[in-house]
Amino acid sequence: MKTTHLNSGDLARAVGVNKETLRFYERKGILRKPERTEAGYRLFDSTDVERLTFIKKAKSLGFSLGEIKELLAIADGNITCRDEVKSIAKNKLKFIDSQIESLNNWKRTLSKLLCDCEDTDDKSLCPIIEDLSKGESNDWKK
Amino acid sequence: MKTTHLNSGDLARAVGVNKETLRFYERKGILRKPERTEAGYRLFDSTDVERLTFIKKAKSLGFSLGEIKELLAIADGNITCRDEVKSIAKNKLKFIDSQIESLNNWKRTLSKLLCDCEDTDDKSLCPIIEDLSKGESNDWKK
DNA sequence: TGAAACCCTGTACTATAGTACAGGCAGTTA
DNA sequence: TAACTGCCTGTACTATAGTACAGGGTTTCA
Repeated sequence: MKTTHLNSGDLARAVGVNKETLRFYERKGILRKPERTEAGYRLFDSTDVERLTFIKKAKSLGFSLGEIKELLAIADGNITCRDEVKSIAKNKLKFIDSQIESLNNWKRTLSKLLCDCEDTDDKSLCPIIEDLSKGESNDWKK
Repeated sequence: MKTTHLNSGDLARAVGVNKETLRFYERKGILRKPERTEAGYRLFDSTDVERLTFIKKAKSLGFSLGEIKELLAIADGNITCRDEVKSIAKNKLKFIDSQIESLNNWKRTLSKLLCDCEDTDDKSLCPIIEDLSKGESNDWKK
């Protein structure tokens, strides 16, 4: 299976991103500067598809473009510094854990509030609003 | 306990936000326009503390300022439309669920990749990078 | 009474992550 | 060969969520 060349439109369509986004990533140094035809058309290949796939996946995992750039730089690098990749991944894992925890808290809270809302007979008060307004920090009081 | 008046600095400190952020929220219509002293100083009170507390909590729950504004508008409204609040909350709950799910997927993936990374002897390849580059969509190929 | 600390305003700037558009070539097809 | 689609460039604009700053008035406290 020989390498098929793709232009911006092809690549964008293949991976499911906007063409402008490709240029944006190129400007940001996240996507390499592709070769060009004589007329100046960008020529991508399968490695770019991989790279964009990587970017999309990493983004959906919650990595920022900055982090993704770091990861890619390491992946591209001559440096065999997998430790850096691992450290980024480990940090992300920690972050993901804390995110999951706080989302679960929110979920519990919201679920409970929704139940309360169903149960309340008081037409004027919404338990959700009531609850969210309750502050823990009252230290502003004299 | 009588209502103590707070100026921007007090409120910002009490709730733990930047003073500029108060002005920003006021401009956005998320925080009401507070009363003023003769000299033009803003005068907040406990309801503003509650409101800001609400905003902070809702933000940490993943609500955008737009959604928060909606929620507050309903809470302020004469309308007893708890159904709207509920619908916003329900949607958010759905969103939170999907977030948790995808974060759990990421967690599994990252954890596994970290393990692979520890196990691999191959010094040149990083399993994390390798894995993220694997694309499902190969339909760009001829 | 005067310096320090605080508040006001408007405007501009930051970061992140793109998106849109005008004006101009290039390639394809009827 | 004209029309149409697609690509190129640079620049500007979008949304979200603030943050910073200049230039000026106000309060407080020693």
